[in-house]
Amino acid sequence: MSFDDTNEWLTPMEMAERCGVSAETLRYYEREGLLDRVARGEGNHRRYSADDVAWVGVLRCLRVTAMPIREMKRFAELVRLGDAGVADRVELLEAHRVEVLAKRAALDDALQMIDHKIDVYRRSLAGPPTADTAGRSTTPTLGGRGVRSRP
Amino acid sequence: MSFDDTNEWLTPMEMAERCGVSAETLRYYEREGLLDRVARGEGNHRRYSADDVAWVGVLRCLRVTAMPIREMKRFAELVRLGDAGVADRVELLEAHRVEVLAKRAALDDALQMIDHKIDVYRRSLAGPPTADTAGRSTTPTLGGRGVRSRP
DNA sequence: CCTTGACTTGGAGTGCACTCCGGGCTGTTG
DNA sequence: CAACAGCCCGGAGTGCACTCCAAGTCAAGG
Repeated sequence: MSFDDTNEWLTPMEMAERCGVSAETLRYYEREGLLDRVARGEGNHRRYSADDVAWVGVLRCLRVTAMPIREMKRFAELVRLGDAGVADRVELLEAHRVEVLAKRAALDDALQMIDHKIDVYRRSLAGPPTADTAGRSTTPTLGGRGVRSRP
Repeated sequence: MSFDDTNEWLTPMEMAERCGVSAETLRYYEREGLLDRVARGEGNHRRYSADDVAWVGVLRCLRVTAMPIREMKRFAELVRLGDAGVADRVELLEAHRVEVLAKRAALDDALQMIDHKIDVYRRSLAGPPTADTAGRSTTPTLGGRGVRSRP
């Protein structure tokens, strides 16, 4: 290890590892204008800066919260505008925030149902082959119709 | 309203509305084997039962938590097996649960960063054109390289 | 009887976010 | 010098989850 292990510049592979995305994806982001043209070193090879790492970190936050690339592109454009774009950035992020909160709420609801199902299944495993439970399904079945009038 | 507003059977459109998915998607799920063949009424038209509604509710819980269709198919098969499939269902759901929890954690992390960014932007809007902040960018820029050695 | 509208079918098409490909270049190693 | 690793590029391909389409069927209404 060198005396300074925070290398000044990262190769595509290093960058990919550091950011948790493939080098291909980094190129794709650059093509799409999510990153400005990345600096180049010997033989026209990309060299990523610490700022690039930080910015890709932001991009990943937006992606992981399911922001579409199209909207990330718009965000990147607003960042390029500098201070002039701040108001719109707030607007964009707050709109996104609302969606993320909704998504999380839906996720939590679903998770609760899943937990409930696990619990029910567990119980049915704990004591199933007794006289009064044997042969009964423990799920709503996938479309089984109860006793009801003909369609 | 009739004395019993829980209609016995639902048409595709009613079912779609009730479940929050398109009728096309319901057909797609049926094709994929996520639903058993749905009952038919006059003119071979589908008639969905209350059990179908419940089961599609389960499917939506799995989808909303990003379970791939392939795995939902497997879950449906395990449900078809009846009690014989319960142990595997528990296993499948618990594995999925772990992933959902991880996803939620990642989501919360990202959300925190987004909240932070909103906050920073807000501050820069509150008092920007003062002598000591004017002209400065409030973001890491999208790839701006600081003062550092050449690549 | 004719139209309307909700449905049926298999198959094709869409949009998204990557992901891979083939051909070429360059700097390093044996 | 030859082989190799790592990267360059534009463009094509992939997988997923729907979504749409054209042609046909059926029951009710005017």
